[in-house]
Amino acid sequence: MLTERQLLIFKAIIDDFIASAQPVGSRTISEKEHITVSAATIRNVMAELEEMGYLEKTHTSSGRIPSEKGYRYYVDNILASELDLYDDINILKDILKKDFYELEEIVQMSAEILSDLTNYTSIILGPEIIDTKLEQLQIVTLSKYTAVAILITNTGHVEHRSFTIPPTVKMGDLEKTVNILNERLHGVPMAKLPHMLNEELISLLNKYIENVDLLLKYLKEIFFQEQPVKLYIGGKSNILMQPEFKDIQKIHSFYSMMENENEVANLLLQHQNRGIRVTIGNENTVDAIKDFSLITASYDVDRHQQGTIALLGPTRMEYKKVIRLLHALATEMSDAFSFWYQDN
Amino acid sequence: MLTERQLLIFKAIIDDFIASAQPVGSRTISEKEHITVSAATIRNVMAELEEMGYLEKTHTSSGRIPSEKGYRYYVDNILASELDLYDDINILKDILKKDFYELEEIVQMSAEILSDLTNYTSIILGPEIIDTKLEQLQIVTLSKYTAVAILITNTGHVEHRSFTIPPTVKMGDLEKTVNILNERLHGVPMAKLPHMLNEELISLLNKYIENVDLLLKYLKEIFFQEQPVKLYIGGKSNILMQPEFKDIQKIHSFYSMMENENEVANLLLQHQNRGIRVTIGNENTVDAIKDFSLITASYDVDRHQQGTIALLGPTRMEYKKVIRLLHALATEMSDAFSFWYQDN
DNA sequence: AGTTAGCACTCTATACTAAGGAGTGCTAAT
DNA sequence: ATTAGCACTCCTTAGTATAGAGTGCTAACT
Repeated sequence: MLTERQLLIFKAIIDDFIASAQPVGSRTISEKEHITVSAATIRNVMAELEEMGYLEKTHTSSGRIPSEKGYRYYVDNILASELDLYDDINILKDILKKDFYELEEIVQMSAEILSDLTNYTSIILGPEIIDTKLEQLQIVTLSKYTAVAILITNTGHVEHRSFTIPPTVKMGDLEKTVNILNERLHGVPMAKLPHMLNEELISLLNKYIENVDLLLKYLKEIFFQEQPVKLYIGGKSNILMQPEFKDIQKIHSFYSMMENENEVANLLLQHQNRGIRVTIGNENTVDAIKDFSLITASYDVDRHQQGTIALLGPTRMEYKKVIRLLHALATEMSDAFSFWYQDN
Repeated sequence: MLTERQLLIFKAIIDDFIASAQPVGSRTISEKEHITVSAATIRNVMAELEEMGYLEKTHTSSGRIPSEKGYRYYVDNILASELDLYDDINILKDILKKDFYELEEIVQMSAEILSDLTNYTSIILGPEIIDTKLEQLQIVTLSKYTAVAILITNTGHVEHRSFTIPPTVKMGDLEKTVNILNERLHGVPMAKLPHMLNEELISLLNKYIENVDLLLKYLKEIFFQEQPVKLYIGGKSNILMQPEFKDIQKIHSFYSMMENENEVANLLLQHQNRGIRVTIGNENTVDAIKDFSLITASYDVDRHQQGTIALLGPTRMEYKKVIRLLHALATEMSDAFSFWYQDN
């Protein structure tokens, strides 16, 4: 447990380093208005804090910088009590209030706002579609050889895919197939569709339609391939403005990672459904961001859908501001979405 | 006009510098197998080439590097005669042969292949939709309050948008509106839709439907907002592997530019419909890429649709390889698309 | 007994110098 | 016309000196 004075000085050091990115000396701290003790006293306190593992030196006679343990303590014990999460943040409210935007668009926009407001890199994982159901299936023919298949879910999500019509399939068969499928599959959870198609519907379709196999093969390829997770990233270049990232090697590995959507998505999925989480430096499992801190927050779409928003920045991060912001945004997003899904 | 020997040495210098990114000395060149003259002779030739503006020195006693004028000469006068554009490149063929991919997917994939094959950054501008027509308009209601509107064009492009149903609009009105619109607007060029809606159809719709204004307002907002240009970028982080880009400042301005889709799109649009174009260093109008070379090639979808593919790399670029590759890809893409649109 | 001033000490950052090497341009010999 | 030889230029690297920021410790002060 830290004494009052240790706490005061520790906070002053963290704040200064977050702002300046430079090791903080005893002199600097002693000159702050709310600090009354002398530099020598501060040096003693600093030595104590270092002993406890909350501070580090870059070399024997340098100023101090917070260690990862220090940030962890700061986030867990100091911030927690200071944060009033039910605060202002009106910009977000205004933006999310428009009512005819589509889910994806709100998410996209939020990512950009978030990175603009913080100068860190924002990542938003679109809601995982856990319990959506098929609303309607359509095939629109465009010419003798081409058609576009459209799938609509009860959440308003639309998937579409152009394809070439196999020459053995007759026009009428397309319509019949779609009619039968809609009749039987309306309201069926997306996850069950492949099974339904493969097992129960094949024989039924065969009764009415010739060459159903080829057509089904196409439909399956079209709809039931792995759905990519929707990922929105904002302000990737913001990290280049942080003075600690001037090593091309590190920048390269950061950008390489960010180009790999799966890896980024997995990073966030680890924190799905766990409120606000702060992961500092080496606590991150991915090498490319072991010099970064990652703050994640989950938002709800309805009981069954959840997404994650996150900010990625230096370990020297404005934790207080960022946590407040993420909390506010997650809340707003949950609110904005709840309307959409209130009676599905 | 260059003499035979000047040409031989100039080519050797270009090739060496493209490979090494280091100033090239007379010694290095004289040691190459196909060069028989001595280093001293090469020094004389180098002085001549520098006099003509094709080479530069980084300092008085350094080796030579090609100037931008040098690259320009190389591309215009040397490469042109050496390129056999109707070459191999089978990887592309295989990938583009699958027949049920959608246009956008082919484009996306091409961008990735391109950057992988070259280690430069690839940019592809999706085909500009110049002459597409409305195929079908649909509104699918999801609940009492929400619906999704879907627009399908004759090219297989699908736009969709969820919206909230204005409380004053009756369910039946939605259907009637869609029916009337489909009847009247099928086959109408997309560009004419706003005009048609505003002028000719308002009175017709008013006859049948109450509160048509509000509904139309929504539909217009949904469909006729500026269509974003589709842009696909691959291998952004590749530029970090080039030794000449180690200045954080430049990297930052590069990445900032790449995050601005409009700016990137404009860059490519300048070269729309102009075959293969090479823009070297300061020839680029955009400051952020004045240290880069940009190679663009246009591909055709049909008589009315055209897109652009491009590669962005250091002025020290493997021009020969890149030009061949872009040409081959543009040709393959044109071929792959022609089928889709053969009878629209 | 806690706090602070003073001071020796450490380490970094910066500027300066020296040596080595790659490469040029010129001259004279082939 | 070509090339060997050589003086000269400039970059790079390593080494050295200096100023400055900051620490830890000791002794004096409240």
